[in-house]
Amino acid sequence: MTDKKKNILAVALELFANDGFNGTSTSKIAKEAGVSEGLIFRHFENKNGLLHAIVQQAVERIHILIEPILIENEPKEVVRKSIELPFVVPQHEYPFWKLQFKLKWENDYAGDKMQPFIEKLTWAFAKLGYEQAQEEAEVLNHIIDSISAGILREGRQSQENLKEFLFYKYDK
Amino acid sequence: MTDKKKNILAVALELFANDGFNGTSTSKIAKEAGVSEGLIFRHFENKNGLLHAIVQQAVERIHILIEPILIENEPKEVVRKSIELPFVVPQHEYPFWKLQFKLKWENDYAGDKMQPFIEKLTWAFAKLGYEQAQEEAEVLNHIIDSISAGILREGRQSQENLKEFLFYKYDK
DNA sequence: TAACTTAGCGAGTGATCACTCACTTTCATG
DNA sequence: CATGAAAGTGAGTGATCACTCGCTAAGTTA
Repeated sequence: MTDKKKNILAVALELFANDGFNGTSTSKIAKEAGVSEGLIFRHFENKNGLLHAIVQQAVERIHILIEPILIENEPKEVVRKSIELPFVVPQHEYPFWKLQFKLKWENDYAGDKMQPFIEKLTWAFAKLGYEQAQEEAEVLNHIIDSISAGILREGRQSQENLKEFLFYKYDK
Repeated sequence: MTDKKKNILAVALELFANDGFNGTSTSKIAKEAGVSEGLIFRHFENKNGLLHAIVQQAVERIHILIEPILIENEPKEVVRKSIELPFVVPQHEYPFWKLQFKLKWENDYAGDKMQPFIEKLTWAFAKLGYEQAQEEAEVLNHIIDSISAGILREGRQSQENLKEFLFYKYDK
């Protein structure tokens, strides 16, 4: 992977996350990345291919984030780490995740990459003696989803108070 | 309000919700609405004005939805109706709300129109003796937010099981 | 070093974009 | 019925869009 190709990917990610896919022109990407416009199409065939290359990383990035939860075998720790999930995302990855959350609203979006996570949560709640582990897991997943969105839009600090509250609430 | 103007608004709403603002051309709106393209600009000045006219309705529509909750003075009923909120949205309004959820990710989005709702929820939880009413309200609001998104993307039935579960969970 | 592949450039291309404008039709009111 | 305003048209407009192509520069391998 050449430097220029990396530049294109990084700039495109930033612009797609901020201005949307249709709101970002290939000429603007080229200009900000310091490359010729033609190079984008040499490397990625077309604009959709560029988006695809970016989205490709989603699966691995999600896996990196949730792997510590998946291999955890202490139920209480599973719940605790799940609550912590939105807060451990590195700040420099925010544009990437912002784009992912945006893409959820595109018609041809694949989802749901969080399924293994939900299953692990269900397992944890069952172990902890919750009566409806499945629903409990889905609800906590909703909370995590919406908190993540809040963080990506308004910053980590806007949701910080909820972290401690959820620790307390799910620890009883 | 003339019929053609209504047509433009209805078609634009549908297309904006499905294909996004930048993904929808004024010529396509005109064609599907059965009007000349020039009429759009006579009525709404420019494409942004058209979007603005649609978004304008958001405040009133939100108010219609949450008013029954705001005037309720039985705390338990406030919580119950809040949980029910995502499920009482009329199906024909889905495109409208889908667009609203999409617009949350635009940079110049105003939000947060749900503040009075959160305050009422906080009041209800306080009345019910919850120790941290504020956080409790914020968490339930997150749940409702994410469930709503799930309904708009995958249909009401995909979240139906959570409704009863939440009734049960918040009734104890 | 010769031959070949990949990286990179930048001036095009037709299509489509949001928007304008001169014009006609419809409609309300005295 | 006359008149003026509002509604509606559709052929333009320049700008910008995603994308192409002929070319050169840089690396790689025999």
